[in-house]
Amino acid sequence: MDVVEGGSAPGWTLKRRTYRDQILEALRSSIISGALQPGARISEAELAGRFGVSRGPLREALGVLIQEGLLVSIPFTGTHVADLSPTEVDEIFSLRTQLEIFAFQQVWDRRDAAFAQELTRRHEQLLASIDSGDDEASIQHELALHSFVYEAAGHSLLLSVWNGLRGKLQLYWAAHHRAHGRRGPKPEGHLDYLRCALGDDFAAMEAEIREHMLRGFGRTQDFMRAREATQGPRTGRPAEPEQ
Amino acid sequence: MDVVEGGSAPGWTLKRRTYRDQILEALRSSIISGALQPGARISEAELAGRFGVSRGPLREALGVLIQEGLLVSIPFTGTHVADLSPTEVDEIFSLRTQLEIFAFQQVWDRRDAAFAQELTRRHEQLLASIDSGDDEASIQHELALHSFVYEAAGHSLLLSVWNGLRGKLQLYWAAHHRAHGRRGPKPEGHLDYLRCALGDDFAAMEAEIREHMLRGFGRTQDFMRAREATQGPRTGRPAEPEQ
DNA sequence: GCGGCGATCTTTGTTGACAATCGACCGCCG
DNA sequence: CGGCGGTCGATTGTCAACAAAGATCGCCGC
Repeated sequence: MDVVEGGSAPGWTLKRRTYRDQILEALRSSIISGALQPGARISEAELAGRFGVSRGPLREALGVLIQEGLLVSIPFTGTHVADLSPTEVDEIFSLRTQLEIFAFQQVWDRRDAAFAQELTRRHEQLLASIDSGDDEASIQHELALHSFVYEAAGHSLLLSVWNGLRGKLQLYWAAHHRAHGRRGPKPEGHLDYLRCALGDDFAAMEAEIREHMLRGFGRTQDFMRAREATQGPRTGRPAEPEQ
Repeated sequence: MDVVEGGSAPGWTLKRRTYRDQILEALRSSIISGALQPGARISEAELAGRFGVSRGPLREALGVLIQEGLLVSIPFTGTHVADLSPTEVDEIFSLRTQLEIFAFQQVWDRRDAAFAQELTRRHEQLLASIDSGDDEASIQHELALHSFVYEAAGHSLLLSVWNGLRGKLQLYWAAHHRAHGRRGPKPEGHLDYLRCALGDDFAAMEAEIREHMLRGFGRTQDFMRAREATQGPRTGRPAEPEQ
């Protein structure tokens, strides 16, 4: 029942072995990786059987995912993996823009050598994974790059809001990635971001964030419209169950 | 397991009678009203007995509260009502400033007669409850006033983040109110807020929000420092159980 | 053929008991 | 008298079964 938030300092968390946490991790990863596609039905009984546990811990894990917005539950009818609407993706990007600007605002005057080093390191990791063609890893590393400013801002509330968004963002990217197939971030996509983040012009950083999000949002918009055209207009009901 | 988010439009939610939701409501209200003070221990077994239900539904309600940050759980040791640190209150105010500006930004060009009318209505309600000396209601109505812009922004993600903050904000106000005793918001505190919100100068609105939060934060700072001096420096451990 | 109606079946909500884990207390030994 | 180990108690984690609620679907009357 505790929320441990993986160690942020040197990751010293030993390991949590409660079923709930293991299930939570497994489910989250399944959803993000696309093994459980948006709209897929979730049956408590079936999943419990598959994991070899009772419905108790499983239920609690589902509860967390529901509260995070990765699952949607309609009482006595069924639980399914959340399906992002264009509106929702729009909201994620616009809110994220504000939050990320705020994060930079918080950390701006406190940036030091360690900040620059870590940001650069994450950027290099991103480049490396793009180079090696591992799209899954690229997405993770892009997220890690952006996450850094939230971690460095020293604002735990902001960080927890970001972590909430992060899940949905991954959900969207997973769908995007699956649909367009093998199309991770571009290598040059974060050069300006890194340059501004290490520079001395806050206004430029702010402008870069807005642009960066707009670029991401542009791809999004195209993708969502295309999907809508393919699958027919959404009426608010979840996609038909797969599997 | 569903998250119903009390109806935001005309409050038209029928009634949810699952134990979990009733318990959730009862606990949240107890915490906010101060019946359960920060640091107070929460025993699953005892509470279950008091409510006359088993630990199952109670546990799920606690889980939600924990994820919301109103409760803190240390596995195998105990669960207690969260105790806000000065840092945390600072974070709430600073984040809230950003969010509220963003909310106005979203709604600014879409404000219409209905917007003005509802905002005015909530302000009058606030004035009325201040006049009648009901501090509990004053706090609720102040929150309702500020909530309106989040509801009107038409940004569901923003609204859900705000709702997350709202709980902690109430927790803080409850402590503040209990300590200073009978000292609700001042009648003139929101005149400028209302005027700017209905005016045509967005920059003025932004400035007003920043100022408004700073005023709130000032009172906070004083209060927290005073409490710290009274109760001795905090070492990170929860306050001793009251009850 | 069609609409209302009831049985059935799936899914969630709830329960009481049992097991694992950890902190605190107490007696023992050096 | 102080440190140490074991035991006890409290608390959370887990389980399997039962109950309730709603949806689905076939049936009957019209």
